[in-house]
Amino acid sequence: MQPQRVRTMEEFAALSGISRPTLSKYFNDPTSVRPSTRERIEAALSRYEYTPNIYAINQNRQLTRNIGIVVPYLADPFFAEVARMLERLCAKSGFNPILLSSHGSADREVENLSSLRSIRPAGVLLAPLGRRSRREELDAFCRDIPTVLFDCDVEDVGDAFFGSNNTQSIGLIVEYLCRTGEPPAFFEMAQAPNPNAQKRRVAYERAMVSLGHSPMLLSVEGQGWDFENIGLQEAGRLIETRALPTNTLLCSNDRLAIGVLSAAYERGLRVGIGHGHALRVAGHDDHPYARYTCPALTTVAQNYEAIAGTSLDRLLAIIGSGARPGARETCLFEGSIVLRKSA
Amino acid sequence: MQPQRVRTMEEFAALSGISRPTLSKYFNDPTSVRPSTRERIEAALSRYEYTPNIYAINQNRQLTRNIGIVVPYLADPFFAEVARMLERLCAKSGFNPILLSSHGSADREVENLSSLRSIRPAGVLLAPLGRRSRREELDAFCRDIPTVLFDCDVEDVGDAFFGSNNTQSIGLIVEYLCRTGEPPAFFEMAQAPNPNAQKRRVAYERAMVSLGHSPMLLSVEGQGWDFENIGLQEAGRLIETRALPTNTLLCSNDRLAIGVLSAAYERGLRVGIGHGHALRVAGHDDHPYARYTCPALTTVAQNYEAIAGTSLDRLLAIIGSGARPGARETCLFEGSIVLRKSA
DNA sequence: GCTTCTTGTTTACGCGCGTAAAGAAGATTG
DNA sequence: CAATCTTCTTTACGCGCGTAAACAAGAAGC
Repeated sequence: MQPQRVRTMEEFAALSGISRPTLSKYFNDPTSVRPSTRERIEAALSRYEYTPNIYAINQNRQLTRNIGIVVPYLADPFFAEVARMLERLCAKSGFNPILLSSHGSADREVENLSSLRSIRPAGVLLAPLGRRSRREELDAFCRDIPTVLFDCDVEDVGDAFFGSNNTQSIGLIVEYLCRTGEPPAFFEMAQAPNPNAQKRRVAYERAMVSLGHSPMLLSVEGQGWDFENIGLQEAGRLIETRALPTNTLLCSNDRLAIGVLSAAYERGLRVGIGHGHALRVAGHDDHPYARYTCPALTTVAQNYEAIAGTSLDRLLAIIGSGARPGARETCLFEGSIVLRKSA
Repeated sequence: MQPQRVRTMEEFAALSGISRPTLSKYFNDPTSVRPSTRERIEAALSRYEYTPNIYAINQNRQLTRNIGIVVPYLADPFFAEVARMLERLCAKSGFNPILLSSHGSADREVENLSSLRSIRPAGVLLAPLGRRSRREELDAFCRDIPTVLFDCDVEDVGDAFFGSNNTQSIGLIVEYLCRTGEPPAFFEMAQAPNPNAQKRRVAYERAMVSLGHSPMLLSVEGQGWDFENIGLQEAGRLIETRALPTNTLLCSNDRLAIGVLSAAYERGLRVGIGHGHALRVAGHDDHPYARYTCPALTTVAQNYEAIAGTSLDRLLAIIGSGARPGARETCLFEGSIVLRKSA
């Protein structure tokens, strides 16, 4: 037997014998009423099925409990995982997460923010596209609505930024690769659409120089977010033209590495460490599939639990304080190396 | 210079010299006003920045323009792609897509529907978990709100269902495998959480029998959606104990196949066709990464453009008609074989 | 028992917009 | 040009809830 559905708070007040303003208080914050009345309300809620009309609530409330989550590319399993984590954390804090993907497009990113604006979110967690983002428009949005950036920074935009320390993480893997074999060449897209690509190149160059090697950049052509395919095509080309300057490749991210591994496999190049192996390949991000590549991919894991958790905590603090922070907070978390078979 | 922001329609009416009811008509449907007034409104819109308050709109409108999209697992690139396609199509039709993932949990699926209910969507596109779904609760939801199921059917739930013809698609690949080598064993999870697993097993058995072979089921243990890992562990076990009844494996889906390929690689088993290959592996779904496995995965592509497109079309038709259809429509689209290197 | 403080009730208004009805103004037809 | 139809304006009400103010009723302290 289903409980009877009640449509309005007025009606529920009559049925439960509690005044509507008290009910309103309860639904805003159950602890704001005396425990005895809270029990009465919850007893009534178990007899009748009632949920406040969300549109009426949000129309009148100065602040909604919506939190926007914008990621650059949801079809990328990395961002899918981060988004999932953020959704869960939001819900646990009593907020309503709204997940949007920019699908790699700056236009779409701006549209996402604009559609978020129309639902008046309490705050937004934004992983921007990066260099391709329309800085002006992001900034205009962040001035109006509390926004914490994560994964990729856009200078001076938003109230805070949390991401990975690419200098440290790339340094880590470069150091490992140099210590265990030939210094790595850096495989990347010349015009990468994804965040952090630039930073990783710089980090690579710096790490190589500091270890006394000269950087070897393999900046390949290719547009869009189809990284695996670009890795496959371009690495294939490099292998066939014998243009690889070394037997070790560090890829700007794991998705490129997946393509590179595929190209090597197709051409009979054994990837791995030690005897009988022609190539070492490493990546960055610890992509969910990195464990399943052939061979399993050596990479650097971002601490995205910390990034996601800290970003949300900071945003909730800003929302809770009711005021925008004076100073912009920035924190970079360290990556940790994940040694597998490919390098 | 940014256009001046206007908060209410009243205010915008005063500024633009158009009455509020006319503006209301315009925002509901720009073609419902005379072209000359439409021009005047749009001219004003370019001078002032105004978007109607979405909460006030939806509170009063009997029907919102929200369309819920619920997928079983968004971190699965297959569903991520389908969801992305649906989002785009929705937006193009002037609806507002709201994407939710059940994260593989039946509880979460019900929660998703419940939270959709609170935003009173015009309709919902639901890819259910399948056998694990709570049929009663899905049904109760579908009785209240126009809902089209896709990808996976739940008997008699919803107004329509569009999916793949597993019998046909599995038949296709079984026939191919039998024609070009040893008949395949079927690699699957004994307790698969994902949709269609059961149907594919039945389809496999039927196809094998009709070709005069006896089915060989490899139903492995494992819980949850971590398919690649289950494929990796269990296929590894089967290889090491020499328990494979044939040199050809058909996996229930590509994600399992990715794990199987990884297991084979780690044990030095050459996967592919022809001379010097010890194992053939095929999958199902044409997962976005199937192209990049080592070797590239032979699989069956679902026609999910058709599935997504038709599902939305049907839903919009139901919404447009204002009435629920008498009969439940069902259509299965055929898959097409994708020949690569693994089988 | 009283006073004081907390919590609940009653009453009332407003949020921004949908929408209905009646009449005025424009467009269209012959 | 008048007659008719279409579109717009004016006026008014309601949606379901947040919230404020004044007051009543419980709880707590002495």
